[in-house]
Amino acid sequence: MIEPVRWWSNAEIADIMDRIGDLVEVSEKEGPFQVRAYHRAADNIRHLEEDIVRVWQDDRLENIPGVGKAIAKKIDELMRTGHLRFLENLEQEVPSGVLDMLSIPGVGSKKARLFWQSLGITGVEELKKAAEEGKLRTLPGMGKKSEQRILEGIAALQSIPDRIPLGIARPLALGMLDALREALPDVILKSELAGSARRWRETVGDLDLLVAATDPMPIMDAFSNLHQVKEVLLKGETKTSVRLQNGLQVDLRVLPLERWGTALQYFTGSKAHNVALRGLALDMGWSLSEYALKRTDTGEERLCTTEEEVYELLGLPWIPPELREDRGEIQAAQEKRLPRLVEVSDLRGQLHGHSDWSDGRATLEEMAEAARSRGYEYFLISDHSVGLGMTNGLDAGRLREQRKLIDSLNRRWSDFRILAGIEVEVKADGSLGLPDEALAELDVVVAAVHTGLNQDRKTLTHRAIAALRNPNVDILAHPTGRLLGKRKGGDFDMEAILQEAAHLGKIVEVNSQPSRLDLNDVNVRRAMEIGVRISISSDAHRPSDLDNIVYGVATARRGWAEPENVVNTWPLRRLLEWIKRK
DNA sequence: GCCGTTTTCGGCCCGACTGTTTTCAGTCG
Repeated sequence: MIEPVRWWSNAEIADIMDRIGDLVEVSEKEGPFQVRAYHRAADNIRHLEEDIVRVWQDDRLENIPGVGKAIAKKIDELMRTGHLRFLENLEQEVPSGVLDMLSIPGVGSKKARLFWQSLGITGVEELKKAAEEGKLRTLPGMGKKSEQRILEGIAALQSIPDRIPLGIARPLALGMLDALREALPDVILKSELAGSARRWRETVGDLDLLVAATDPMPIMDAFSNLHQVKEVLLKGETKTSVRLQNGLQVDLRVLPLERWGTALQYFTGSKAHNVALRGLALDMGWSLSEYALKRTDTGEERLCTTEEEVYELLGLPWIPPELREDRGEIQAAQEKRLPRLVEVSDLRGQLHGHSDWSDGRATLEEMAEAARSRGYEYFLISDHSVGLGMTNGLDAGRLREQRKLIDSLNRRWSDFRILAGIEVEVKADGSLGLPDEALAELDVVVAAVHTGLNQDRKTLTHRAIAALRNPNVDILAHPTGRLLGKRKGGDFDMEAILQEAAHLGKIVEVNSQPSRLDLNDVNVRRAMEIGVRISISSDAHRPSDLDNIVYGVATARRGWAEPENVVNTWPLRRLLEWIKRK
C-alpha cells in the first residue's frame, strides 16, 4: 500500500481547502462559486467518518461529496509530496496578514482586498493604525462609521471566544428564553432554541433564539436589556443581535405565529442542510425561505405553522434536528429509511460511574439511589483502578471490600441492581492496572487510557487494541481522551480500533460529560456502519452528573444510533449475556 | 470547482441589517 509522505489529518486537509477558498476569493482569481466549492469540500472532509489518508490510498477521493477531479488532484499532491504548489503560489501573491483581516467582524473579502490594494495594508495592526489615522474613510464605500466599526471589530477580536461547549451554551440559552417568557407572558406566543444548539452540536459559535409574536419591538427591548447582555450589535424589527458578558453572540428572531414552521426550520440549520433542502424545493417548483414556501411560477405563498408541514410539502418525513448536517439525511428521508434514533427514555441503565471510593463526590449508596430515582434499572460502579495517581484508585484488596458493600446494598432492592465494575487504567505499554484474576470477578470492566496521550499513533493505537483484546475488558471508555477546548485527544487510529471492537464484539463508550462527548458524532456514525455496539455513559462523579446523559444521547443521535445499537437500552440479562459470551 | 432520470454546459439558496448610498454593495448567517 502506498504511504503518504506525512500523515495528514482530515482537519488539516480541510483547513487547507478553507485557506484556498479564502485566498482565491481575496485575490479574485476565481468567482463566488469556486470559492464556495472549496469551502464545501473543506466542510465535508472535516466531517468525514474515515481518515482521508485511507480514502486517498483506496483512490476514493472523488466519492467525497464536493470533491471532484481538481480538488482530488490537489489532495493527491499533498499526500505524495507534503506540499501544494497551487497553494504556495497563492500565498506568494496574497500576504497572510490580509487573510487575518477576514476574522474581524464586518470585514469580508471585498474590504480586505480594498484595504490591501488601495492602501497597501497587509495585517490587522496596520489596519488599526490606518483607521486611527482616519485613512479608511477616504475609500469608496467607506465612511466615518465604517471606520469606527472596524476599530471596534479589532478590539472585539480578542474577547470573542472560540466555539464554546454545548454544556455551557445550552443552559444559558434556555435561561434567556425563560427570562423573556417571564417578562412578556402575554406577548410571546411561542419560543424555542434554534441553531446549532438545537441540533446539539458539541460546541456552538453563537446562539439562535426564535420567538413568535405579533408585536416584535417590546421583545427586542426586553432581550437587549437582559442582564447577561453586554452590548447590542444590531437591532431591527425581525432580528436583534447582542454580545453577552462572556463574549458569546446571541441572535433573536421574532416572527408571526403562522410562519413558525418555515422559520424554525430555517433557523435550526444547518446551513448545508438548508441549502440542500432549498435545492430540492426548487426542483419541485418551490422557493423556500424562513417566511414561506412560494410557487416559483405563480408566486402563490404557502405558510407553514409547523416544521412537519415544511418537510411534508417537500415529500419528506420530519427530520430530527440532530441529523440536519447534509450528511445523507435528506436522501435517507426520501427513501423512507431515516433511523429511529435512540432517546433518553430508551435507556435502562447507567454504565460507568464513580463514588468516593475513588474520585467521586458522593457515596456509593447515594449514587445508586440517584440512578434508581431517575428510573434506571441498573448502575455500574466503575471507580478508578490504581495506576492513575491522583484519583485514589482501587487495588485488588479495596475492590474486594467494595464488592461486599455492593452485595449488601443489592439486597435492598428487587427492581434495581448495582453492577460491580472498575474503570481500569490502560498503562503506557498496553497492560492493565489490575491483574486478570481481580478483573475476572467483576460484572463489567471498563478500560480507559488517561495518561501518555501524546504518544505516537502506533503506540497509542496498540494500547487501546491490547486493552480490547484482554478477555476481561468489556467497554472502552472515552476512546480518544479529548477534552473540548483543552486537549485535542490522542492520535489514535480510530478506524483500526473500531474494526477491532466490531471483530471482538466489544463495547465502545459515548461519554456524556459535556467536555468529552467521546466518541464524537462522526465516530459514532462510523461505529454504526461497521456494527460496533456502544454504551452511552454519564461517567458521573456526583448525582447531578447523571443528568449529563442528555448530551451523550444527543451525540449518539447525531451519529444515527438506534436503540438496538446501544447496550444500555437492553434488559440487564441480555447485556450480561452479551458480555459473557465474547 | 462541482454536478447531472430535465443538463457533460449552465446552472449553483435566500433574506436582514448597516452604511453609504439616491438604488445598492458588503457582510453575515
